[in-house]
Amino acid sequence: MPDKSPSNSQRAIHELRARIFSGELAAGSDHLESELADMLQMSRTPVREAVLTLEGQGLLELRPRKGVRILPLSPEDMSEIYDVLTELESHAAERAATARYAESDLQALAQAIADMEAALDASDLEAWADADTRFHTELVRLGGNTRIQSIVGMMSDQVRRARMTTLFMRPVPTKSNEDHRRVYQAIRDGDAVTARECHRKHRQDAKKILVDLLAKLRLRYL
Amino acid sequence: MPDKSPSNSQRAIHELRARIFSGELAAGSDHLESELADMLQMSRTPVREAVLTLEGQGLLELRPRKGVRILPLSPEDMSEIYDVLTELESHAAERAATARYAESDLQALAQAIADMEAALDASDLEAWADADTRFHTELVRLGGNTRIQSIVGMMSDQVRRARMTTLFMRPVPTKSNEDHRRVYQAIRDGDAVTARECHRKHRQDAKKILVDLLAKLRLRYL
DNA sequence: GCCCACCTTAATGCATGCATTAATAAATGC
DNA sequence: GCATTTATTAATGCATGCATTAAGGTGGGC
Repeated sequence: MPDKSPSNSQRAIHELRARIFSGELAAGSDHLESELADMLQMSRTPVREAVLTLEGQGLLELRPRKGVRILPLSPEDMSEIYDVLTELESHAAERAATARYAESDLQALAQAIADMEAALDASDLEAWADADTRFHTELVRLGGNTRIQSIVGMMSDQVRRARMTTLFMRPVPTKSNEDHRRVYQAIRDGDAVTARECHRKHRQDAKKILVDLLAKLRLRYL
Repeated sequence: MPDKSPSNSQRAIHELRARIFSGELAAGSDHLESELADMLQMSRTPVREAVLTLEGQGLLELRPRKGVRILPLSPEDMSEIYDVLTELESHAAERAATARYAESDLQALAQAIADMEAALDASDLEAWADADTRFHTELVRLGGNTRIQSIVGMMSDQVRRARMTTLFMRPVPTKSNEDHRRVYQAIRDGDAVTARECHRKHRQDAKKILVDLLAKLRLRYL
């Protein structure tokens, strides 16, 4: 038997995450435990456990008697999250450079960059976003700090919806690709300071673009 | 009726945290859910919920069939955590400086510094550690990023035991106080770069002292 | 007409019990 | 004696049911 069934509790976590990301569970909406339990065809117990876990991940909020609220993201939230990402990812970039990886270890990073460029040429923003995510994930992995990996993962999850919604409203991320390449080179060359500072600036730019966009569109919640 | 009883689940969280910090639940030890339930005089359900939450905070680990394991800290863990604290706290320091707080808003910070100095004069390390914690907490609060506050809180919790054990093995933290004062002044003067860099160096030094100490003592787990 | 107390409703927090299944011990074959 | 299978044990994952209690509605007092 190939796949042993995961526990209902695990399934609940994954299903709920997926539905939050897809927007099926809309930001700001409230849901009773029993409603979610019906939806997932299981009892309230594993749902409660999943909800507890996801609350810890910052994706939703338990409001006793009012139901589970899917957390919306304000521009301030976005700003906070991008600041965390900026600091932790640039640290990871610095460490990745210090580690003097062999070029073969940077394969995944290079591939992500290549994919992003190809996606831009093909004007495929979805593919670009996917490759961009891979780049950042891989960068953080190369940084070697498991706590940073998990924090960055959590923060990225929190902005995931907003990222997708704004993807098509943003200017084409040409500059982004140059940034990535510079960071890659610095890491390959073992230039920790450049890797750190380049990535830092890259993330700060990304934050500014996003925050300005939200301001211009008067988007208060996503 | 003054205090409405908190839920058992909340109580379980607090009790377990307290017992983990105190060492009553020793690092590396395993405990059955039923054992914890007996200990806290409640059923397994709220204990399970608490355990799920604390797992999310990185204080323990659920190992199905093997019990709940109180996570020990390796020197590598300490190193990871201090790196996260370094990055996020120095960002907070930078922001606190940028915010141009009135001197009255920096009262708590100044008080913490004064308390640390008094504690050092009185050779009261416990009091020093307490004031040091207050300084860092307040600094992060002034930074104004709620996510950084909660992440720093989690990371600080994770090193809490180790911090206490090593407190009396470390050289007297005289230099620390100078650092704190410099950071305070930079914040008061609105010098964001200095605030950031000073605090950064401060944390890096703290990390080095701790990691070196652990290496010297050949401590593998705390 | 407004405010407060009471009541109704139903969502949650939690205890309980059971089926499942991993871990260990026992037993069998080689 | 060792390896492999089988049996035993017991911890967990989960469903269920109930007591509690908050939220909102209702009615009465002023």
